[in-house]
Amino acid sequence: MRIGDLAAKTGVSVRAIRYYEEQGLLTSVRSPSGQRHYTDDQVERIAFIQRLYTAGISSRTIAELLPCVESPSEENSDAAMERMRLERDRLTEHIAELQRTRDALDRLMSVAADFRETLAVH
Amino acid sequence: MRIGDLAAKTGVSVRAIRYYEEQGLLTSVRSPSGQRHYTDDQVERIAFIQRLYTAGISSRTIAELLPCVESPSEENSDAAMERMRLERDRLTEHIAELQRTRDALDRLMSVAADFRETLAVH
DNA sequence: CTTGCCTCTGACGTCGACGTCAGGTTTTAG
DNA sequence: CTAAAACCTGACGTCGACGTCAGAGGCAAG
Repeated sequence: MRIGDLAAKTGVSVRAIRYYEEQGLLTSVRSPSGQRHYTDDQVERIAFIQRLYTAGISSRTIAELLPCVESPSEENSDAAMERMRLERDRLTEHIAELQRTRDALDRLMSVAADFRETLAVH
Repeated sequence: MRIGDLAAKTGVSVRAIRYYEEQGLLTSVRSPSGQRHYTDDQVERIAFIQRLYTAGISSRTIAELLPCVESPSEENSDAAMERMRLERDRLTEHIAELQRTRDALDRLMSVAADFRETLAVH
């Protein structure tokens, strides 16, 4: 599969895929002419990368987590496990914060709705 | 209260407060010499602004929501209510996505932990 | 064999939420 | 009264995840 096909299957841009490789998040096999070729599992990998991005995790941090996905060896597991616990906890805290914000928005909407009702009475 | 005091009470920088005013998220009363002065409720307002920022909402969108906080009138409520519903739904979807990412991380950690146990056996 | 699409490598542009610096005024503490 | 600290208005710098453009080469179809 060439880069355009991978882009189509994942929904991310060609530029983004090259950027991921540049950041060490993705590897590719090059044809003699230098064109990138990918296997089907790269599709899932990009989906996972996107998940982590939308979770607010930076390229650098993702690069520290992903080796643990591919080859869970002794070297990477010590530091990476800690890293994952950290990011997991950060995510948990962030989710809680978002829920509080959502609740605040809900209360705000409720107040506004009440106000409109009192207007409708008149 | 002057801008430095407000910054201290909210934990955001003086620069950020000026930026919020520039974006129309915050107003201030000016002293004859031009210095900004604030009331105590501005502290809560900044806290709310921060909540919305960390929820991934942009200045422009926040500016469209905040009038609804201050003065729920007829003019702003029609468009702003829709805007709030939209952002609330976006938030709900985002929270769900983050929870899926968190679950994925948990599974990953579980796999890695299992792997380390099989290592420990040998 | 050529035409048109895909791909390559730089390299500069963008956008949002500020940080930071310059150069000047104002307020406060001693 | 003076010096330090806080404040003011521009205006340029930053950082991350790409978008976009230039210029050149690669590949399948007619």
